[in-house]
Amino acid sequence: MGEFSFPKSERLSKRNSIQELFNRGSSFYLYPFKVLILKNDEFANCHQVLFSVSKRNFKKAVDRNLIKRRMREAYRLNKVQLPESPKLQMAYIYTPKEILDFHTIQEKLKESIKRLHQYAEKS
RNA sequence: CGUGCAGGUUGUCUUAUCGCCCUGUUGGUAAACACCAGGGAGGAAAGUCCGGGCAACUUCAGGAAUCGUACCCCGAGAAUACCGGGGGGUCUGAUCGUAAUCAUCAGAUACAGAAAGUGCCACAGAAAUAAGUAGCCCCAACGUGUUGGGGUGAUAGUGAAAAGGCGGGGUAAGAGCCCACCGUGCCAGGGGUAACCCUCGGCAGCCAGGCAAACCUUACGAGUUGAAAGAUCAAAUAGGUCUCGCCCCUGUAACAACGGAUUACCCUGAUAAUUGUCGCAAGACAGGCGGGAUGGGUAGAUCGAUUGAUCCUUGGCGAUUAUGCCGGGGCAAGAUAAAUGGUAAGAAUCCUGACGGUAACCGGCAGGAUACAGAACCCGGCUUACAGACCUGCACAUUUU
Repeated sequence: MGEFSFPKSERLSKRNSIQELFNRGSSFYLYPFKVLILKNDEFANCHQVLFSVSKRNFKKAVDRNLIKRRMREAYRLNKVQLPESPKLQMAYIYTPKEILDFHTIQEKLKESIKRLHQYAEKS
């Protein structure tokens, strides 16, 4: 498996784990994202992530899809820099009301990964 | 040739690189995974405004209420929806021409009933669903131009609308009061599949505007919900239910009756004892132990779910047209916290700018733009959004003939 791949197992899709992440996860805000984090359970062998764009800010499905695709692509290309352990569950929530281009999204996501390192060291 | 409006068709392409979803082959016990091959958004996928399929619930039939639909024929269709073709009525405009219709062409049409009933209709006007304001005419009285009574819808005035129009007869003046013509309604005859149309046919003296997208009447139709529908899924544990066996070590419940105690009495409750429900026992009920069967919900997964109410493509034959019939080939997204993409470079088309040559125009350069919009069970229709290109029609302007 290539290091840039992004199979379904690395995505957060279980209803219960999403609920748990939103209820118990710690969070920080780094423009343009709000990030929720929670340690994955011990048996997990990879990080899991989900991306969210509010329907309130973007009424058209085309725009929401575009932003989610750019975020997913930026995560896919930079997830190598994530800490090895512990495995995390993350939610990236896109907050601004305008559509940002891919390169700014990528730079900001790299910054957020540094914050994730701090979180991993503390715990 | 330019600009604008309306309708229709179309809905940019290539390469590199890193990825995603589905299907298939191979490897792998199998899963995970790996390699290879193939496929992967729209004309509106949108709005969810109609109509279905499908599913669950309900379900004997009828009525009422509520909601919806409303000229005719044909085609298509599952359909009384919707769409298309043709036709009829009504209205509007243009053309020829006229006293005026008619005729031809174009456009619009939510086009059942206003003669079943109720209601509403500004302003003006005496009066608006019903009439005497002015005027005209007749009679009576006297003060001889006034008053009173009566007739009159022909004249004037008002209005969108004032008792069908016009001419003649008639009359005190008038009036379909009578007559001819025209109009209207009904009947008859004829034409047309029908809506409807025609008649130098008969009858009626005319029943009095508009609004039904006001109530209403007539005819026809409609159960409710919505794929978050709905169906299925192994093993184990606890508990429940059913059933079989054992234990009698434990208790006699429940119901009814009677007696006693307490209390002034009743109701109610408590305690103790006795008898009965079959009676000799067993059985019955409760409890305990063991075996068997059944087994709800949540989460998750699978199906529903992608081959259709002939969908796509292609050939032939038919119909004035809408479109039909026969044959060949094909299967072409199937996600589910939701794939179908991100990035970079280039091409194409269009716009803007200055520059070079120039009769129109051409050439390279720089910058910008490439819309609306993302399947969510499926299908038919409607509505709305839309850069640029192409086609058709209309309007305006310029040039040439």
